[in-house]
Amino acid sequence: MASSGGSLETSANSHPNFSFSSSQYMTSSFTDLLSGDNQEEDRVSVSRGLGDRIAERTGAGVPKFKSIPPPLLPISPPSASPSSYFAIPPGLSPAELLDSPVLLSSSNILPSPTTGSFPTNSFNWRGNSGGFQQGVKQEVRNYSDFSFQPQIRPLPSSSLSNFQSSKTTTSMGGNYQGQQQQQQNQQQQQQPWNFQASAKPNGYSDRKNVVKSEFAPLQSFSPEISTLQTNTQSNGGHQSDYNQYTQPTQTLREQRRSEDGYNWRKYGQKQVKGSENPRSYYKCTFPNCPTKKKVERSLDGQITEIVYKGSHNHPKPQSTRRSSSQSSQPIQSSVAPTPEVSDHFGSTQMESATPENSSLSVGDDDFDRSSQRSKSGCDELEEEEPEAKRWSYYKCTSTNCPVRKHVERASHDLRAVITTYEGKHNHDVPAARGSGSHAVNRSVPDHNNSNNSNNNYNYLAPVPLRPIPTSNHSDHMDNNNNTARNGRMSMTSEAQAPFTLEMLDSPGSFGFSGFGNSRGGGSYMNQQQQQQQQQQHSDNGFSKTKEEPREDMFLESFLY
DNA sequence: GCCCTTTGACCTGGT
DNA sequence: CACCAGGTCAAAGGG
Repeated sequence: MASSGGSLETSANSHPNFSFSSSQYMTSSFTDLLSGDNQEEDRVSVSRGLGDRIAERTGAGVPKFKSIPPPLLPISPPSASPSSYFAIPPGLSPAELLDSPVLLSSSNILPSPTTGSFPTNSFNWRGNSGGFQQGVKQEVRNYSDFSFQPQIRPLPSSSLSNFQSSKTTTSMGGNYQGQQQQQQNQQQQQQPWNFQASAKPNGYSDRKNVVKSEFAPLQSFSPEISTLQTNTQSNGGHQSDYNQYTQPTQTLREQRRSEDGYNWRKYGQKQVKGSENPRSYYKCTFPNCPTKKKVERSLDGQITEIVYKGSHNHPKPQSTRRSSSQSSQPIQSSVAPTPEVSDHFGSTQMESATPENSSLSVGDDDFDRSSQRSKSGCDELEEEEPEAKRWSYYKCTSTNCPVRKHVERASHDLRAVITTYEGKHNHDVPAARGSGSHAVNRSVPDHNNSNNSNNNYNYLAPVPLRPIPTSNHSDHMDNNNNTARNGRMSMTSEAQAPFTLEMLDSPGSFGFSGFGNSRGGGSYMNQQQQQQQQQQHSDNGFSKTKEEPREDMFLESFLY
């Protein structure tokens, strides 16, 4: 039975009795979140609460993860009952959660992958996100001002600057290995397994984890084109495949649509010079809709790049699937269901970048919105999805490990994050970077490690979600106090003591790898805090964390 | 018959 | 103007 769980990043303050020192455990990196961001794909009906979704996921023991972008996250400020979003199943103790892959560890401070929340996982959550972000050209453009960008990618080559440059190709495999190496060096404890990249180094290098920037500098908002770079997954698995996997009865037509909710007709295919991958041209089948997209696929059929041109002038077509019981399930998966997916560094990124109009498919469209945003800018963006949530998906990079996690973040409070795990790790937890010594000593900012996500497992983020615009962060900053209360909603099970996500953080990790060091060369958590947390942790197993200081520091780290 | 993919030919823009 | 490459058209074929 696969275990799944969801964690809601909440304010530790809310439940002093039961809060963990997240920082101690938090290890997810920005990169992870940022890059991870978005893939579209799954959508759950808006009306459904997160709790419902979680229940579904956890229910029956059958993993229902479908890497589709989750529906809007109705995370609301404290007013909303946290329990509705997250509840620990009876009989499941927090301690169990800690051992469970399900545990989420998002740290309070983590920015969501999609929005640029701050992942604190220091471990090896795979940052395909980096690739992903790069992949999402539009995203980048729209959020060029995103202050976290530098950390987005562990790999130097993948930095935004590269992203902006036209046709920048990054060998993620190589970089990744390098990154891993660093991580290993830093890891003081267990480090049993490596990234798949090592397993299939060549494959990666050959693949296009490339960022072909067709656009001008990030600052420019191209109204017409939104590009979504995609990394190829091993599975051959494309969303369609995944859909089939999850929904055998789905018709071909539905599958086609499933990619981004719109209907496309292929009108041409060309072999593009300079690339061995054929490029397919699609038009939106909706009458008079000018939207087109180019899809580049690798030889094995995996999508390597998607470029959208134009915007839909119509709502997303209604999908029968969505209306059905399956509607709550992800339509597309950024991550192939099979373990193989993890083998490829770049995850399959979802294609999607169409305006989101359908009330039914909320989740799917971080990209869609982003494309719209590209036209109108961030301001409209905010208006478009006031309640929007951002998702990013991650997949454990361990070969054959089916575990996936996705992070859902409330738009109103970037720190309010729900991390949901799907499946159970079939391997040991990789050694955490610097584990055992709590990130205290990293004097140099390690962006490369930023990919690591919570709980020490390495995850691949197939779908980069859009990073949070700086403006959001600003707001976030402004509302820092509020977020502490609101954003970090403590998740309370009706029957159980409330606890914060921080509790879920895996022990081996330490906080904020990557950006934590941005200032003063120290880890995000100061030593004192770490010690305190450590102490607390050792005493209780669950420690109460002083979050506010950390948050402040954390935020500051971005400001400077 | 509808809708889609395939695929070679054609068109267009840049050099 | 020729060449090249990307993009598009449209007939043919399949489910």
